[in-house]
Amino acid sequence: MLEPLDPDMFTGCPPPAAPIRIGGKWTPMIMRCLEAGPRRFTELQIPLRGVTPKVLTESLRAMERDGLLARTTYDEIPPRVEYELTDLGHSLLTFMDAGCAWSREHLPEVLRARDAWHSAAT
Amino acid sequence: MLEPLDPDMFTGCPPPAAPIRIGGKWTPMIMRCLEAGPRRFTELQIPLRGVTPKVLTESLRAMERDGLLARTTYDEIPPRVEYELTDLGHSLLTFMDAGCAWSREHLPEVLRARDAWHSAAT
DNA sequence: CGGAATCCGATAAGATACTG
DNA sequence: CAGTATCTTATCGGATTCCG
Repeated sequence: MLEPLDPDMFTGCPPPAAPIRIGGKWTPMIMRCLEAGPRRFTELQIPLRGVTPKVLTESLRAMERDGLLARTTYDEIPPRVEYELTDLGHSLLTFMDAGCAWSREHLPEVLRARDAWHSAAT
Repeated sequence: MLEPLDPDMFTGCPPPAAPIRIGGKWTPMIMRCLEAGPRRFTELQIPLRGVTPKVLTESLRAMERDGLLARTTYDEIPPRVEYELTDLGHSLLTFMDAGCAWSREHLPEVLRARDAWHSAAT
């Protein structure tokens, strides 16, 4: 069985301060959540604190449309739906890792530049 | 002297169909324009077909604020202003190359997935 | 449980016209 | 030449409520 997702897994990385974006606001976090295996809708809502069902659905549908993940429904009661990264999704996740590496290395410099800019705007 | 920019350098890559974004809509193209050296405002407007001065200014200011490029003004008549990538900007450009590589390799698959999705939505 | 429907505010981008 | 100013539009993300 898969480990449950850490509710705080994204508390350290708020909506991208970095000038790099992959898909919408929640796409990168969703990909990270699916890294280890398939997850359910409500399971994703936990670490994605505050995401509304509407927005989560939109994000998941867009990713499904682009072939980044697969949606599987099980006809049970209560209903169960699982989302899983495709090979394409995994390849994008690998690229995303490079983006995370860039951010770890250079984001402080970006933030310093912004600070300097604001102070210059006295 | 620097070669002039090819007016058609972006005709093959319209606003990112790929689920990867760096900065705003024009940021990646601006970075590519500055790859070989400093460029002037009107020089940038050529390959960035249709960008309005307002939007181009906003994009350049945002990039300057983030430390991605440097703006240099020369007090001449007529006025001259040059934009040039910083080291930070060049590092981001390197990362962008990885994104271009991903797109070249996987974008067809994304587009196929979208087609399949649309046909499924009959 | 896994959504759908509706409404709303913020932001991004563009059109147009004018200026030091 | 290198912008600024003003206005309008489109898209995104969110709040709220309800349903099979």
